[in-house]
Amino acid sequence: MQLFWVKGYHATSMKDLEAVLHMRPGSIYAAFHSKEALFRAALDRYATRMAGDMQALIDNSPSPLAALQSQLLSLADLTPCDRPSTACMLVKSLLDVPDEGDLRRFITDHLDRIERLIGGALQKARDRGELEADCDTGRLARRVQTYIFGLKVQAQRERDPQRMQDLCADLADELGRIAA
Amino acid sequence: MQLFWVKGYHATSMKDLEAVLHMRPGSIYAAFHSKEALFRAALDRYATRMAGDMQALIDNSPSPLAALQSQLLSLADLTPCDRPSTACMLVKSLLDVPDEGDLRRFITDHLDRIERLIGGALQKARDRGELEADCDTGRLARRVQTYIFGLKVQAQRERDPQRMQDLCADLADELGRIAA
DNA sequence: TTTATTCTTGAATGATCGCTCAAGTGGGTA
DNA sequence: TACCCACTTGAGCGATCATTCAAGAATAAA
Repeated sequence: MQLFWVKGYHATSMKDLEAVLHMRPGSIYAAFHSKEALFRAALDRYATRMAGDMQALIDNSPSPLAALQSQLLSLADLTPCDRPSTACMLVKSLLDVPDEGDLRRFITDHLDRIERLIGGALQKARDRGELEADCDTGRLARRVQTYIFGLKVQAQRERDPQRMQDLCADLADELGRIAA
Repeated sequence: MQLFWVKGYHATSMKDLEAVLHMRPGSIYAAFHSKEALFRAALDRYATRMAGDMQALIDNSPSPLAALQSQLLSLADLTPCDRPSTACMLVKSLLDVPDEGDLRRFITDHLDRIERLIGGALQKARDRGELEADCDTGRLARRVQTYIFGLKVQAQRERDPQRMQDLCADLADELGRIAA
């Protein structure tokens, strides 16, 4: 997963995978059907973990809106040290994969799931009175996800931690301003 | 350029390039030094055009801020018909290229240039009184560029034109709200 | 027309790609 | 010990990768 995450699908060779998996080609093809299927499994693991983490953050926070805000703020310290890549594997793969095909649908399905997850949190926030009653939570969810996409791309190039923190703070504040 | 734009660096083969360029390998390697150099030339053309278009939009608009807003709104109709890809070639390449190396620096330099371009427009807007006098235009520029990044990723997966328009409108409005 | 020069050609290069499969290995059962 | 079965091995498959270069075509100068 980490190898695909860092190098991307096309740039990762079976030889690379053999090295990190400590497996010979035969075993890999016995366990997984093909390189693409292995990639799919890696993507699935990534997306499931990511969605799980986000869900946990929302569930454990007293305020769903504050959870989303801290999610945005957490993108500030995507240092290349603790994570294999600062970029989102789903976004990276979305841009790397042909416009049509199973793999593309697989990726967009996962992104849709995360969008609904954000939307659920926003609904909860609306129910708690943190958002106005007539707020279109689905539409707002797409906006929040757009912020996350943008921030993760920025994280890939921004070298100044302070600037990154400021940027995340700006977007988190922005989300708070919608609530007020 | 269009081929690299659509398929990405790794997924584009010399054979593909030979076909669209109507050139045989020898001629390609005589004109350009290598596949990477050709890719770099394509990226350069893309970035220069993109920056030129944006600059023209800013210069031809009475209000620099309105120009940036219409830039955001224009991302709504990134239909796959008129453009080879809805994604930004620079962002796509940023995620596709290894973390270190000349190519990476080449890409980030272009992104920095566009960031400064946005920053320049915001300064002009501030001078015209469209923004508060104490507004940090550099910081705001990074925010606007983050919006653009996010929107271009969304454009890659969103199939519903209305949703895409709503999303762009939300972010354009948001930029207007900062001005007020 | 002859000569010099530049550009084009495409077969061929070695490397690497994703992938296969016959042979080998090791643990469990009788 | 003898047999079985699940799993692993790695040499090797054809295809394709980026790249090269000697030979030919085209163009310009003499």
